[in-house]
Amino acid sequence: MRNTGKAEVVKQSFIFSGLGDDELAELANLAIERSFTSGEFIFWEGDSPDCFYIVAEGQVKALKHSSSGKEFIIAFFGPGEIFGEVAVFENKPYPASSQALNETRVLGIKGKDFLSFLSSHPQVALRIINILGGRLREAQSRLRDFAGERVEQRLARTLLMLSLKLGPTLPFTRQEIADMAGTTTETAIRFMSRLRDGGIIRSVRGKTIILDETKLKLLSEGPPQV
Amino acid sequence: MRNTGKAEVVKQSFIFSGLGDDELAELANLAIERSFTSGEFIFWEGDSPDCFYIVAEGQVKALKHSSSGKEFIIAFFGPGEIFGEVAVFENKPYPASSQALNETRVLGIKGKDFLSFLSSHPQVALRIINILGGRLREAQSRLRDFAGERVEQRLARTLLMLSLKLGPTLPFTRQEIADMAGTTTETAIRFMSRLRDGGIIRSVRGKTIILDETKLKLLSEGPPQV
DNA sequence: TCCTTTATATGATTTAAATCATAGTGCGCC
DNA sequence: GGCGCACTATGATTTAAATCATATAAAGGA
Repeated sequence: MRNTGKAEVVKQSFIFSGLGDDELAELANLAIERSFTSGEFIFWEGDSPDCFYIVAEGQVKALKHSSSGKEFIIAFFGPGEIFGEVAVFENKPYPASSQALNETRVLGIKGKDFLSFLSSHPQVALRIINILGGRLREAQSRLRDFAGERVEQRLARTLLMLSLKLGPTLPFTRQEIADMAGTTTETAIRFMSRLRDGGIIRSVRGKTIILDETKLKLLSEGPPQV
Repeated sequence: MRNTGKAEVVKQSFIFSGLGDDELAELANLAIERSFTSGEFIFWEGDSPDCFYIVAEGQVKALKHSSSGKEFIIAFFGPGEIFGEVAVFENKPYPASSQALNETRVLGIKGKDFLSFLSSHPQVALRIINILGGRLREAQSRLRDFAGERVEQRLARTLLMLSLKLGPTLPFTRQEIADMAGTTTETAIRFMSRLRDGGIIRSVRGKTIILDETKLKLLSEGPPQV
């Protein structure tokens, strides 16, 4: 991949859209390309941060392990999205691990390089503030759900959130959905079987299609029967 | 409060420390002072954002309500800390309510004013990125805990987190601690009674003193008996 | 001062969800 | 093609924590 290719990737990402060609070229020069195969880890929670990353191709999941070893999925990132940036800005260990879900190419930009780039490009800093703000907002909503709502509602919200971000066809197993909603695989299967019976979703092995977003929303908001 | 007083407050806050006197004065000019009595709400979740705020004096809690009406406490803010900023940057409704815990003075700065100030002061933008990053990191850690750890561990972690931020004497009732850990008052009382019996904490009405941080850390990390 | 309110305490009961157990099913792989 | 593995499915049992129910004690207000 020549730098022109890198510049293309950078250009397509939200944080850098709107920059001029010379600035894109500057960023492309800073960027290092890395490739990962399905299942490979890009970094582990606790690693000291070297770079933050932009997804060029493929998908990445961010996850944390609880003390009992259970996996909790924080987010998925696709092309144009950045991850690992918090560690770089604070210069503290990565707060979560990141794993490639399929053949994935990413661009890494060194923290130091980027911080100096940032201080001369306030509009990029504002973009980052926007991204972080959005993620914080989402994390806090999920926190509230985890603290106060029951599993059914958390699952419904997880499905809704995913369909909002990815469209109605969700390429996840029940296991993964359970890990996102903070429940067990069995419970996720049981609940989603009921959703299937109610005509709210359809599913094939490893995939879930949301048929009735409205009903799902109802479920996510109130208890099933009041 | 004259603008010089406002400038003092602004100067003491992390995001603006390091600015020159002229910039501080500029900010002080933008700031509007508001006062609240104990229990008053500064804004409600869902309100459209007008300002973000800096605490000048007193304490503020940020909270969300679950669909069943249960209160969940997201954070406490003291002098020099900012809140409500995410709503302003994204120009979306406030994601949480904020309530004064005692006699409280805050400075409000209008979003528009501040965004233009920001774009000419990249170092302030970097500070905000730092603050948001820290909050995001914390929120994600809590998420993992809520999803995977049991109540005892969540409570232990909540106490640890508070003591890290506020010192060993925590001015909260069991009710408030329960609302932060996402459990019920009774469960918090039961668990904390055991902590008292184990010599880990001491408590008087409305206050909890942490005596043995090390034991608390052990509890927060592993199951009580393995 | 008494009376109300708020905080702490603890027992009994219920319930949601985890855990344990087992089995069928579609898929890739040797 | 058959073997094994990951995914889905469901039943039975256990358990953590919520809920319901009282009780005592300390603070605060009239």
